Amino acid sequence: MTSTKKTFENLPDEKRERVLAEATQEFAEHGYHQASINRIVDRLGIAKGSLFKYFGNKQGLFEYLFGHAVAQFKKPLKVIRDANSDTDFFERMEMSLLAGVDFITAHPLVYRIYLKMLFQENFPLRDKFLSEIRQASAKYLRQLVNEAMKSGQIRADIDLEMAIFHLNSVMDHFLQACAVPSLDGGTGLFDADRKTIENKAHALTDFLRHGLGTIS
Amino acid sequence: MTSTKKTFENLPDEKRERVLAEATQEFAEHGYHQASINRIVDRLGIAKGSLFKYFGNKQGLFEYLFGHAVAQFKKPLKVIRDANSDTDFFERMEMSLLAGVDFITAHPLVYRIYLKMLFQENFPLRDKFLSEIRQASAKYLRQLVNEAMKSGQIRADIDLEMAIFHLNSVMDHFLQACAVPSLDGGTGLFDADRKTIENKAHALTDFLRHGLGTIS
Amino acid sequence: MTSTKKTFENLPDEKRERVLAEATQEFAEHGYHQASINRIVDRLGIAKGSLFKYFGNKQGLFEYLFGHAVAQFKKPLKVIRDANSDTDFFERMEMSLLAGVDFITAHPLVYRIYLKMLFQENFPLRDKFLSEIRQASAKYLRQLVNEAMKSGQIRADIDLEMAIFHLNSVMDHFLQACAVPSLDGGTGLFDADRKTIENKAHALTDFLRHGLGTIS
Amino acid sequence: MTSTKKTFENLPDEKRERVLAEATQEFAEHGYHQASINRIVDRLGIAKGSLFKYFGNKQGLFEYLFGHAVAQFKKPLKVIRDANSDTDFFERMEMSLLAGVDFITAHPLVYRIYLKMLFQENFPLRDKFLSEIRQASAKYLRQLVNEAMKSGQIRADIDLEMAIFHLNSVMDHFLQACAVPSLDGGTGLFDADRKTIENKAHALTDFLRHGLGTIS
DNA sequence: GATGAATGAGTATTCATTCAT
DNA sequence: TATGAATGAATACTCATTCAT
Repeated sequence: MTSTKKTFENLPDEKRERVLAEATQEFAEHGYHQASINRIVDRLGIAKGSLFKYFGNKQGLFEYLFGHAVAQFKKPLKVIRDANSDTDFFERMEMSLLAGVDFITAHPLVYRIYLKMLFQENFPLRDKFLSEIRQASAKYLRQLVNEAMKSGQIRADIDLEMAIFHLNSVMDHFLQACAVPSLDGGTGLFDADRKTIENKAHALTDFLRHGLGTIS
Repeated sequence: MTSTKKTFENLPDEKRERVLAEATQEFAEHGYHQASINRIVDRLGIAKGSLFKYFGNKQGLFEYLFGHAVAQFKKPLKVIRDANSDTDFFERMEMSLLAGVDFITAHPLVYRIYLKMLFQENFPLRDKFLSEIRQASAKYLRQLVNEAMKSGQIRADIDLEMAIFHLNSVMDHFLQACAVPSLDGGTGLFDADRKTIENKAHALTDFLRHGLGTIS
Repeated sequence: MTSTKKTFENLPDEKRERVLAEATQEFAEHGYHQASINRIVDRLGIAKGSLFKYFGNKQGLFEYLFGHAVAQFKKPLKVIRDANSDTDFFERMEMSLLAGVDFITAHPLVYRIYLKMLFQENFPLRDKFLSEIRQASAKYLRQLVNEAMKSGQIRADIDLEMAIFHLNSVMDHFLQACAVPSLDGGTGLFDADRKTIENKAHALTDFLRHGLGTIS
Repeated sequence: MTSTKKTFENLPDEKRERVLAEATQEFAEHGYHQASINRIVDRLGIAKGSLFKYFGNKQGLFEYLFGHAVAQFKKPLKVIRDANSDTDFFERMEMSLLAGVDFITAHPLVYRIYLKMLFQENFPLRDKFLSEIRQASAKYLRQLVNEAMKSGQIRADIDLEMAIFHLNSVMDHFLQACAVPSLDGGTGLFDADRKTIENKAHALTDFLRHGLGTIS
């Protein structure tokens, strides 16, 4: 009774990583349904049967692969959240933006998969993964905003939920503009170098500070 | 002259609409590539050849269908934009949000297709349609913000591009939250009644007024 | 009881000719089975039903069209054959070659159809048409060779059937080399101007004279 | 590595040959475009997917099949060409004719495919294969004629290119007459037994000897 | 544990032909 | 007489999955 993934995890590191890399590439390019197991094994040069031994089926492969990516995504959030809480809230927002940029720069393919998943309702495990990600993001933002309100860095008359909704919107769009050519809407974020992106992130944070902050 | 769309446009209204409705449904549910011409004609109870007579091919069908929807989407924007320009800017933003809500309420399937198209790079005609939509939106928002700045309704120190980026982000997320269950992130917008949505739109507009407006 | 082609023959000349021209083009380009009635009517801008009214079905159209062409092909043969019989045999061969060249220059599409038909066993009416053509050719050549032998222009020791076979082979190849690029085998006959072709025809005839003739 | 032909070549001999035989039959009967993969797999009793696994696509199947045949065709040419060069030229022509007859007797279906390809311009790989075949033939004939001229077996006043064109014409027609019923034009070569064909080949060679040879 | 041959329902698209208007 | 909408079987090709070796 060899449980599905056991065989895969016993593989030599190098092979294991090649398999995941190739599969991630395929899902990033084609989404779930258009991704082709045939193409994956052809490029890998391994037998089709092997992949099915490792992961049971297409969905098993995707779940393994994307689950790992989500786990990796959550780590940096925690770091910033746990940083000294009297750091300036808007600086932390800026750090968050850049942490997001770092993630999608390091894992552009994973981010592409995530974006496809957003509105592709029949992506398998979509609900599970999306709610996991959103929960992490919301929990993170809520804590930040909370602390900032307590320490008087955000105007008291601001509605908490609205602020979170707002920040979420802005962060999402910022990252999408960095990653998807047709979505940067003239902001010039796509394909920009790190320095340019840092400047934009700073400008955006400043803008938020004016809108939400207590400084006049 | 058996040229593609002519045949379709000669059809009795009722049939023409059934065809479009069924096809829109299919694309909304499955996106472009997973949409199945077979399923469409089966549900319609017409011959496969007929559909190809009407639209030439799958892409022709999609183009016809989505092109019409985009045209319909642009109309209300123009109306609001051309409204008396000394109407309060934030009121107009609120109207815009609600116009958007009206559109996605009237054409939820089209909006689902649009959302899928956003990150599905190989959606055919994606670039054409997206740029058309974005152009219409940006032109619209830019004019509104411009007028609001001139008439002193928006703080003079606000960066124009940032403001547009911002408003765009917020409007998009608001509409998405209205339309996609897993994206409303606790705002309770999905499946809410019109009244609730109006309240939320009002609250959001108020929030924007505090951030961007000149009133203190 | 409107017999098939009656309707067609009542059409105005111009239209009738356009129909035949367009159909000939299609058959020449694609052979019989790959020829598409759809494409023909689309290019003509007439209703599909009309074509079927005129000719009953695809085969009827082809039969009508190619039958006419064959009739036209036979005419010049007769002229040369009936020319004064004491004309030099080899000169008459040369005239025949050039008459053939004239025909395929005037009706290149018909010749292309004929060539396709040669080895496409399931070309409809193939046997009927081919035997008609071959019979005309053979009858023609046999008479020429016969007269030439009687008048002592061809060596007496030549076998009649062999000579006919021979001349047929050579004439066929010559015309094919004029009409089909990849078959001219370096002779440069394809796309050559009339003058060049006349020279080649003359050279070939001379060659035949040496092989078959009585002059030393 | 699931790369196309590998799978096929690993098949048991018997099956491999059945597949090729059935496919060759189909192409011989219907040409390329009218040949049906469906029919082939139905007759073979194998899954459609299998055939595509073996050859990638229809063209791949055809290329494999016809490419092999062309290779086999070239072999006997070489043997005769390399035979002792002071063998009588006209005897070698006779041997060539019979070698050709042997080939089309052994591979009648391949020869039928070849004939169809001749005038079917959109036969895939037509140019590649035809030029390969023509090159082999021309090279072969040129060498033979050359040697025959040097050793004085052919009259010196004969034009080399004309002679080759001539011999090519005659050989082609001879083989066609052996293989295609409607093309034997009363020579009775089609379906004749080997003995009859040998006699005809001998007669034809004799005829050529009279036309081209130096003996009186 | 790995292989890779086999499967067959699935895909979009084309076609000649019919027939009510 | 002309039209052109409807048909449905045909086409080449892809796919995730199974299983004997």
